[in-house]
Amino acid sequence: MSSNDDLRSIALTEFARAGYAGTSLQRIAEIAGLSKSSVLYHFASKEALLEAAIGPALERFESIVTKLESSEAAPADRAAFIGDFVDLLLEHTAEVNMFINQAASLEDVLVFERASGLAMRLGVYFASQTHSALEHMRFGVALGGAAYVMASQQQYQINPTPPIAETRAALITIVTELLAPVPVRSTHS
Amino acid sequence: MSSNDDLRSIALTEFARAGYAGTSLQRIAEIAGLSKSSVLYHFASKEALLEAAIGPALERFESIVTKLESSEAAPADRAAFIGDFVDLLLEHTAEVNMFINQAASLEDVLVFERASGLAMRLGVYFASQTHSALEHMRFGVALGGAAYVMASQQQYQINPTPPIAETRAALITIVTELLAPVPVRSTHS
DNA sequence: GTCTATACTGTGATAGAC
DNA sequence: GTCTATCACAGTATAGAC
Repeated sequence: MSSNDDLRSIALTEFARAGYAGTSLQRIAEIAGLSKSSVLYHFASKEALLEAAIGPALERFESIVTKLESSEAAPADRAAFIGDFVDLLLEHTAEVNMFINQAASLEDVLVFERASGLAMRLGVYFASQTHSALEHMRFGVALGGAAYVMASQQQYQINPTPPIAETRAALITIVTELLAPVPVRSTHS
Repeated sequence: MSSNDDLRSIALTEFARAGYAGTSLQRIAEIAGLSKSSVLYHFASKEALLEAAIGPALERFESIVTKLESSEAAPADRAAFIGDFVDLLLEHTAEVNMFINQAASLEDVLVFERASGLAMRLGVYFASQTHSALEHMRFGVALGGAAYVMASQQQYQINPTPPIAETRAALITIVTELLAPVPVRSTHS
């Protein structure tokens, strides 16, 4: 069990850093101090390793989306979703990075189809909540932008890493502004 | 000259669609109706082909950033930048898609270092214009989010494609709201 | 300018010894 | 559970005929 978790962690880091296609089993094996064959003993294939690496984050994402879809669409529900979503971004930066940076090249990998499907369900939900193309675009910029910022921070290893509480507060403020039916942004600078 | 442009165009499309690492010279050659060797006659290497494919968009991006940096930082200058930036996104969707989706895996490719450097110059510029972490985050969400929305539209081949004028207007509105020192968003829904 | 043939390297994956 | 050895294949790139 311990080897499996080590490999999962190493694979996640490397896939996010150098890309799935750009990371060989050889490299993962070297970091783990194993041979390629031993890696393939624990995971039947490279794709199975990818699935194990990002699966947990996907399941959490799915539960957040499902919870939103089955809510009453009240303002409090939307606020809860924003908090959930931002926390997901903050706690799974590597997976977010992968989804932002490699969704295109991994579209035929089953586990990424699942991720894309969830993103589309989110888009469909927000589209059903509004009739304005401008509002719809706001949703895209808000969620995509927040995810992109987190991915960039992880990618360029910003040092010193900003306090996580501050990052969280700023993201929630901005996403809430963009998704709110009415403006909430303060007049003070 | 004609073959070069054909190959450039094919390479750009495929690199954006399946990823740089996921696109072989063989595939590009097949689409062009040539052999691998003939492709390598026109471009010395795969990386040279990538450079030729995204170079023009990069030069335009660089000129936009340079223009912003050397401006008076007046509101009109920022508005002009936003228009320039959104137009860049709209007219080079494939290149934007590549930068959003593959920046991580191509960080060691020289032409992508250039792109990342430009993005960082933009971040440095905006950081110099504000002292608030929240404002800085707004910049990231605005520019990253706008780029992400365009990349997604290109990636999933949204049909029917929204009218470009409408997309442009929506993006400019949203980015302007996020970057404006004072709120400009209307109270009407 | 395009081709075939080839060199060389690295890939994911399997077989079988220990 | 880990290893070495090997496989079949695809990758980029080069050489040389036409």
